[in-house]
Formats: sequence, C-alpha cells, structure tokens
Amino acid sequence: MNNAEIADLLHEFADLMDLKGDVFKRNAYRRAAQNVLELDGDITSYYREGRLESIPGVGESIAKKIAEVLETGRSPELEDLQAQYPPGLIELTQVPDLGPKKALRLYRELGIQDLAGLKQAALEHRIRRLEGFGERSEKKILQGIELVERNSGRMLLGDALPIGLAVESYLRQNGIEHVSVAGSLRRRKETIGDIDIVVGSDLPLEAMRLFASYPRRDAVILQGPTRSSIRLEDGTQVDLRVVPISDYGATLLYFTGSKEHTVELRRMAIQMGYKLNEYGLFRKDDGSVVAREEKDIYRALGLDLVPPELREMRGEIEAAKDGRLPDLLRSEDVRGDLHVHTVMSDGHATMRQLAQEAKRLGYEYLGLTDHSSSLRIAHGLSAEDLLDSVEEARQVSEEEGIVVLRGSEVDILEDGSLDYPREVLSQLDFVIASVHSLFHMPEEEMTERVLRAISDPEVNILGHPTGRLLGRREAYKIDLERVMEHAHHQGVALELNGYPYRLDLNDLNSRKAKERGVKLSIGTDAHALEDLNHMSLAVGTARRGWLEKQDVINTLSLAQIRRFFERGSS
DNA sequence: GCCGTTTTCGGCCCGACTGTTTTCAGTCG
Repeated sequence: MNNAEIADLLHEFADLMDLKGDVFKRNAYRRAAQNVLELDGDITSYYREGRLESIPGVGESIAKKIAEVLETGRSPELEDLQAQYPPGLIELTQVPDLGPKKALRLYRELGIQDLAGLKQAALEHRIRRLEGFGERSEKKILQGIELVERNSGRMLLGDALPIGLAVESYLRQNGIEHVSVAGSLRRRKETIGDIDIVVGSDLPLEAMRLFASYPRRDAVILQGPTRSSIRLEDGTQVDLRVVPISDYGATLLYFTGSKEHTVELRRMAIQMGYKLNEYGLFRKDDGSVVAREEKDIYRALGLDLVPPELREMRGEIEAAKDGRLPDLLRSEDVRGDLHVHTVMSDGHATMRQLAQEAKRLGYEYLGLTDHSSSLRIAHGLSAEDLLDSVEEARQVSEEEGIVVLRGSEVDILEDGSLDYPREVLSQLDFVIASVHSLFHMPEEEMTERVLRAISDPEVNILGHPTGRLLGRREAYKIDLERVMEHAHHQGVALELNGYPYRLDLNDLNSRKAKERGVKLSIGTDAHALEDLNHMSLAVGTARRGWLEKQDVINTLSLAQIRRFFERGSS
C-alpha cells in the first residue's frame, strides 16, 4: 500500500468519526492523513524502521492501525466502524447544509442511505415532517442534490485564474484600491472550488453596484450588504465580499486560507494572549488592536509574511518563524518558454508568429519542441522535416530579434529508446523526452523505460514526468524517487508543464525534485499563441512547490542554458 | 486521537448565517 492509499484509509476513519460526532478524533485522523499523503518517502519504510510515530499527527493508536493494514491488508477496526453505517451516508454530507448530524438523523428516522434515497424522500415531502427540518430545508436539499450531481468537479486553475484576475482588474480600474482574489485561487491551487474576491471599501454599496455591472456578467444571483454573487456568460459564478478598509487585510488573510494554515495562526495567537479573527489581531484581555494588515499580523505572531502559495501547512510556519522562507520564483525571472508546438506538428501558430509573440512577452529565447515521428495523432515530424527547420529557426531568430531554439519533444518508445536516432537529436539545440503511449505499464517497467530514456546524452528535459491529466487521467505508475535521483545524476531537468490539464510535475513533486537537487524546466506546452500565457499557471505551481529562481533552468541566460544543454558532449 | 514556551491531562479556531426555533443547533468557510 502506498502513502495515498493509507491517507485514504485515514480519511475514512475521519469520516466515520464525524458520524460518531467526535470532531476532535475526526480532526486528528484528518491531520494524520494529510501528513501521510505529503510524507517525504514511502510509508512502508517508516513502518519497517519503526518510525511511524515520527510522522506529525501519528501517535500510538494510528501507528498501530497503519501497521496492521500494511501487514494484513485489512483493518478490522475500520470494518467494525463501517458496519455501523450504510456506505452511502458520507455522500449525503456533500449536499450543502447537510452535515454529519443531519445525515445521521435522516438515516435513523427516515432510513435514508444515499443521495438517491434523499432525493426521493424530499420529493415525497417526507423530510419536512421531521423536527428541525421544514419546507425550506427540503427545497434546499433538492437544489443541493442537483448541485452535487451537476457540479461535482472543481474548476481548473487555468480556467479560474484569468476570470478571477479579470474581475479583480476591472474593479481596480474603476477606482477600488483594496481588491484581491482570495481562497484557493490566490494560493494558485491546481483546481478551484469557488472564485472569491475580497474588496476593502468604505462605500460598500458602490462596490457592489460596480461588481453587479461587470460587463461579462450574465445575471446577478445574490446581492446583499456585504456579499454579492454574479454568474458570468460562461456560467461561472464569482463571489464578492466587501468589508471596511480597516478590516481588509485580516479579511483577505482569512479568506485566502488554507483553512489549516489560518487555524494554526489562530492557535499561535491564543498562545501569545491574542485573538485572531477576520477583523484583525486583538489583545485577548482588553480587546485592543494589535495588527490589521496581513504582513503586520504575521509579524506580530513572530513570522515573516508567508506568500499565499505556501499557506498549506507544509512547513511554512516553521520556515517563517526562522526566516527561512524561500525567495519564490517570479514570472519576470523566466527568460524563455521551453515547450512550444508549431503548425509543423499539432500546433496552430507558425514559428514566426510564436517568435513575435514570445518577444512581445519579453522573452530572450523560445524553445520549439514539435512532436516526433511516431506520434501520428499529433502529426509528428519526420527527421528530415525536423532538420530542415533548424535552418528556418536560425533565420527567424535573426529576423525577429529573439533566439529561437530548435528542439524536439521526442517520444520515449516502449523500450525506453528515443523516436529519432542520436545523429538527428545531436543537431538540435535541446531535447525534451516524453511518454505519450502505453500508460498502463507496470511501475517497474515504466520506471526502467524512463530511466533509459534520460540516460541518453542527447536528452535535456523529461517532459510532463507523470502524464496525469487533471480530471481525465491518473498519473502513470512510476518510481519518481528513482527518476529524480537519476535525473540529478545525469544533469537532466524535470519539466513542470504548465498546460492547464497537466501542471506536471505538480507542486509537491516539484518541491521533492528541488530538495533532491534536480533542476526544473517550466514550459507551457503551448499549441497556440494564447497558450503562451499559461506560463502563469506553471509559475504559480512552481511557487507552490517552493521553487526559487536558481531551481529553474529557463531563468538562465542564453549562454548559461546552452551550457546546461551541453551535458552529453562533455 | 494527539500533544506539550500553561502540559502526561485537558484542551483541541472563530464568527456568521440559516432555518428553525422562542434560545439555538448545525453547518460553513
């Protein structure tokens, strides 16, 4: 069993504790699950070495449960608990305003066991007859079920970010000074639940009116004194909260989260004799104000300002305490995009158009990486066409005043060999090697396949190293630990691919790579001119992975990056 | 169930909102 499976098991314990009504045990299991999921290394080695209890949140009892599951593949205690409740009960709590308490009552008093049963009971007006429920609750439940069925998935960062930033800049351009996206969007999480915007204004009605007249809004769903929601033309909902300017900093901190991070800040506040809420940091005894701005609140708690992307309870509090927060990568550090497709394979823009756009974006160089010949579906280039385009790249470079690097995204074939012969690859500026086929290999085979590929001295970057597609395809099974070790040894960079469905490596694996001394290459995998803008998604993910400028090869100057690409010829 | 600049027991974040209630439990963020 791997870390994720153990984490799932602990989450199941947590869900069941929720039903039992023990929120403290629920929280304990959740914390343990989170830490197991983000564990540096394999949980089985912790078990073998008797170090399970060194994992934060894992004590004697949870360690025993983990050990038992690793040994026997089963957890009798979990099975006993599961037997006490129908398996569909947890899904009931996905319906808004239905928590464990109500779900349990619906089960006990009406025999409702799952979403389907809930829907039927609501339609038959059986719910409104329960004490504490009424007609309105019943209607809300029906609406809630519809929401769960229709919208169980979250939005991609790539969809939410441009929308959120556009609304933000609209408000700013119309005179609102204190405005920011909040929530998981501000933290640049790979998927987003809601687009939340926080405004600080002493003229709240004005701000609300401005928001309600956003040009691309389709309808105003809700408009109150402090909260408004609009629906945009494409169906996306955007929520706005307006607070007095004096509360803006604390409110933004609060709505940015993560929940776990802000809970920790509040705990620290209490220990110091303070109280932290969405209005500010106050002295517990006399209620006087200690701090109101984000950075002042952090400082008063003895912390450096934690960038939003790091607020995930992954060690940022300790780092902020010790002045060890990373100096995170910035968009302006990136000197070129290293993963771009042209019309020669499956892209929509020509080399020249891409060069012009890259120059407009302020890049010094642009790496073109069309697909190789075996990838028929993407019109992979023949070796001849590829080599012919090397000369074209030189010409475009001269004429457009930006360096166009001719590379390739070469397929890693079944046996780990590459899709072009070495004498072809050696004439290119750089090479990305990627897996595009046979995703279901056993882990050992896939790992060997990739290791062999990056052993080739012509390869400079391993493209989208896990192959996952958000909401569409799981990562393929591969021992990233070994891949990172080998990449480090070989002087090969791992890619952080900024394509909205990929973001691969993800935040956690990017951080692992960095910690192992592996360099990252961030690229957009652009197939059209506007896709070059996906660099912001890659940078956001890189920041969540604690990456700094020196961890990323395409922050290097042209001369330096050429040297990096020369690894094989030395 | 975990954990210790108050600690091996007694806490474990805080406030708003909603719908159902005449004083509040449950849920959410």
